[in-house]
Amino acid sequence: MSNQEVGVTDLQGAVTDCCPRLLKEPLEDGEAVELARVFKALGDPVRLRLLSMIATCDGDEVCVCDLTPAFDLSQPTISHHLKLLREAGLISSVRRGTWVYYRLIPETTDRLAAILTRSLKPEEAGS
Amino acid sequence: MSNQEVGVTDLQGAVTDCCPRLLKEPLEDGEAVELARVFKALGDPVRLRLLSMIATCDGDEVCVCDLTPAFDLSQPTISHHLKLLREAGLISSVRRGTWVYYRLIPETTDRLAAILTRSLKPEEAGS
DNA sequence: AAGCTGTATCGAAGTTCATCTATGCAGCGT
DNA sequence: ACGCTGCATAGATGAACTTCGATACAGCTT
Repeated sequence: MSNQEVGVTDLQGAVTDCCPRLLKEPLEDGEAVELARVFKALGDPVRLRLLSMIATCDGDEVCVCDLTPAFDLSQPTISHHLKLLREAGLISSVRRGTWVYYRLIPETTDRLAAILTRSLKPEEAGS
Repeated sequence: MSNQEVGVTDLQGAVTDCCPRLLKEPLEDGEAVELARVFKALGDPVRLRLLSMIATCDGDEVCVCDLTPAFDLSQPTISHHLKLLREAGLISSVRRGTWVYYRLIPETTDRLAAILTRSLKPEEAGS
């Protein structure tokens, strides 16, 4: 439960650290900056739909050429959003011949889910 | 510029809907817009730290007067960030006398966690 | 080699955002 | 009633973001 492709960024630090915080102990400044970058990547409707399409496609790869026509946006714009998702560590890309395929990095969404999950901590029940 | 008064917000629609999507089926446009607003609220280091402080305090309420001094920002700026978190449905506020207290709305973070959780789909066993 | 197609990068334009100071409002104490 | 303190709102400013068209790059195909 430790190693994974870190790909383009380092910001998975805050996400992959031993234990999720946020709802358990006060986030430190550095952690907050890293985490915010991931959430910011999710903070756009286009990117959310892209991520959703990538996560839910048949097989676990999608060709950019299948993503782009689903939006009313230019190809460079889609490319830009994919780049942000990639830099956030949410997806990875592979070029195969002419086409580029994107796939979800489930470890990252798993970490986010964990961070947002409040484990009913005993201390809380106490006092 | 004019529709700021959403009350505490309606965007829980996408979050509270019957079943989380995102990683399970392609997000529709409207859902993506609502969800993005919540993630966007989390996409700032100051707001993440605020949320974390609110979520992890003793008791489950924090006075604004305890939050503000923790940052190197003006009081109006903190107030603004708290407002965004509130409009995203992540926290709620109560005025008691002179002071205003904020508390986490755990249902919202729960929904986000669920949305980011992939139910191990059968196809996955194969790969 | 030359041309074609798919994708990424560049630079510009308009919009949104984070932050500040100044100000308003609410409740408390004298 | 008056002033003080805590918090919110208003307006301004500079930075960041989204989007575009133009262009560069990569890999086929002929």
